[in-house]
Amino acid sequence: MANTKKMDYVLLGLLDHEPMTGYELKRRIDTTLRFFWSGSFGSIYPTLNLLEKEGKVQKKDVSTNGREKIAYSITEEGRKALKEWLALPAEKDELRYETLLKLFFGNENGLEEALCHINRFEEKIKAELPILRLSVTQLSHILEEDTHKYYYLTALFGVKTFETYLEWCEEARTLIAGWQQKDH
Amino acid sequence: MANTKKMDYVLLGLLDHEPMTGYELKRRIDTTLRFFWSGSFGSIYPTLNLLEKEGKVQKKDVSTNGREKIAYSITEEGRKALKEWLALPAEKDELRYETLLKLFFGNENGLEEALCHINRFEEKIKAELPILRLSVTQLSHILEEDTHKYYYLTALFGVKTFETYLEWCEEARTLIAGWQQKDH
DNA sequence: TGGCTCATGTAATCTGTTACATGATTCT
DNA sequence: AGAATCATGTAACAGATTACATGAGCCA
Repeated sequence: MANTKKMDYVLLGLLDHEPMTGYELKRRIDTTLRFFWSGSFGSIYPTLNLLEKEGKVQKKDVSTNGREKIAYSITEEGRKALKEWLALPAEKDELRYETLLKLFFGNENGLEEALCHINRFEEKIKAELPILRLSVTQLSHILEEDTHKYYYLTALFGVKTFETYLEWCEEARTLIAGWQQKDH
Repeated sequence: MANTKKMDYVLLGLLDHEPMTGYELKRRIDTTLRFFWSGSFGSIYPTLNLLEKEGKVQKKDVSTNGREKIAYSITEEGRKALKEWLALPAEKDELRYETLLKLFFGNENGLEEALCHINRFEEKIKAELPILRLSVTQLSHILEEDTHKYYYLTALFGVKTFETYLEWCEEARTLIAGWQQKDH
């Protein structure tokens, strides 16, 4: 994608909270940002090295025994860059739902198959929702801490949209059942 | 993105409904699939030529006067490929919301700015919702036509999630207002 | 001892966007 | 006459994933 790169800011944003290794950053992305962002090692590590060259993060070797480990922390310059980007309006919010694509063209294979796609989608959402709900609950108790307010708002977004997805699954199933009955 | 290419199937799916030119396909993507998919000319035209080489679509020159115009129609082979792909489970449903990213890291710049991001997001959604609502209403009257059932299900998804986005905007604003008062 | 997790990184490859190039028609 | 839209396409480039390469520590 020849789109403006956002990995820089994802990493700076996470490091703004606390210093971390690339491996920990990856895990953070896969857990906390999971429902609205993603990223692979193949883009995390090179970006970290780039940010270091630009003076936006600082490396620190924290290897334990023989195990290589590099902790990164944000610099003043990095914080400045992050602040500037945050102040800019979001360029693009993007949904790329393959499930919807398959459903949209579903006529080719019929209602039964559409139902399968909906059920699979529902299962995925149902698997993720408890984790999201838990973080909303946990965060709601510690909102005095300023950063938690922002985490809470995003987690709330996740819970609400995921709950709507499930409602839609129900509704879609009911509609399909009705249509199937009519076809005798 | 080194992700499995889906443009092939997007085009095949659209052409399965009726023959179209590349230009019309682009417009169709930008209107009907708008809220869950996107694509540029730079990927549409090359993909069409590739699909033709693979025998999945057929070209037909339908130039009017001096204006070049190439209509594409799906072939049996193309339909077969589409069917097969449709039967496969969706690999990846992806949300990439820059707004949420900026909100998540929002502590760096404060509540006032978070509010701006939420308001801008709300405006975008409010601008799109009427079109989505209209297509749900229109489709609901012509559900006898089989293809419309599938369009209806996806449009319904769009309306429901977009409405939830707006609810979240309201809620987020209320929460922020409360927090701002406390900070007096 | 074998497998999983921790840990860092590179290279090949893919997909997609942006910007450019070109030209006709239609609307005002 | 000029602007917007219709219409097709290419080339440069960007951003990301996947698979590979390497190796240590920990647990059963």
